[in-house]
Amino acid sequence: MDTGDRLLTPGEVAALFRVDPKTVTRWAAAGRIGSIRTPGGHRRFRESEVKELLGSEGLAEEPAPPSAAPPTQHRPAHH
Amino acid sequence: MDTGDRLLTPGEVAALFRVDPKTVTRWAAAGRIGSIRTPGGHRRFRESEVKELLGSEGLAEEPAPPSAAPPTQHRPAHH
DNA sequence: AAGTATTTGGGTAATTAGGGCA
DNA sequence: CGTGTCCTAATTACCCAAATAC
Repeated sequence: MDTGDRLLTPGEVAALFRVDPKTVTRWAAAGRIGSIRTPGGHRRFRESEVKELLGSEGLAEEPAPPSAAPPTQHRPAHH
Repeated sequence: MDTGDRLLTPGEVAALFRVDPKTVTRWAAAGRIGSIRTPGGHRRFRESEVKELLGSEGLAEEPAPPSAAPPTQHRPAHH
């Protein structure tokens, strides 16, 4: 599998999280996300790590109680 | 395909539903709506999912529900 | 070498999270 | 039971100028 070892710029990561690039920089400064510095001082982030953090999509904070109506149930699709 | 993976902030979702951001947060906490958290702890919501909920997902809220099948399926009365 | 776009740094307002109460 | 409002603390967004990346 392609874990995605590409390096992403702060702008790329910011767009993925819907936050400001400055916020991504703060995450790196706070150690919440690994960062690589270019010789010039700019930060680069590993796509694999970013995807790990974003990997919380298919989840809900709490298991949504189906309330007796599971998703894969016969829907009242009356054509 | 682009399902619209844009992320919305709690305030955006709240404005769409005409509720307080706090209420949106509770929906996420209750698992009634999917949410992803930023490393900082803030929540982001998928625009596609929000639109699904807003667009009624192709279903219409029963305007005149027969008394035989109440649409408002509340939690299983575990009273 | 020159150009544009992005990132960096600091500082201040706005938003959000969490708990409790009405 | 769900929603709105109160509070404090934390996180995030936007302002600037200079430096870096391509």
